[in-house]
Amino acid sequence: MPAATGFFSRVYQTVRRIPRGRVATYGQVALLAGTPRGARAVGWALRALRAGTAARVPWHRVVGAGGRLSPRAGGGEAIQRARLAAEGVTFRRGRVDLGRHGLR
DNA sequence: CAAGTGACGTAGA
DNA sequence: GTCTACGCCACTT
Repeated sequence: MPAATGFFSRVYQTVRRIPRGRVATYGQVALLAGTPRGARAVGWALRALRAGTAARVPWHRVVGAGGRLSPRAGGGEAIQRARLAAEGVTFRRGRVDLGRHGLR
């Protein structure tokens, strides 16, 4: 099992402080985590969560650029969309309305 | 140490 | 607006 390095922990902490009903993009999380161009690395960290990490992180609040959901395996996209909708996040034609819920 | 992989981002067609 | 190509980072083998 991959040990959560400082980078991963940083990403988790960043995602965890995202308020309910609001979403952040991978690039935004990467920037706050300390890696402006590490959007991909952020996805790696969140992917590790689903693998078995016990850290409860609202990964569903992390979306791609423009509020787009990533087409990851398992069809979790629908789960993420449903969870966000349950928190009051509005969608527009499949994209999260970052203008209303984006971290800005 | 080098190569491969992946829940991304931006730019170009 | 959509798709494709390249670059970015970190982790695994």
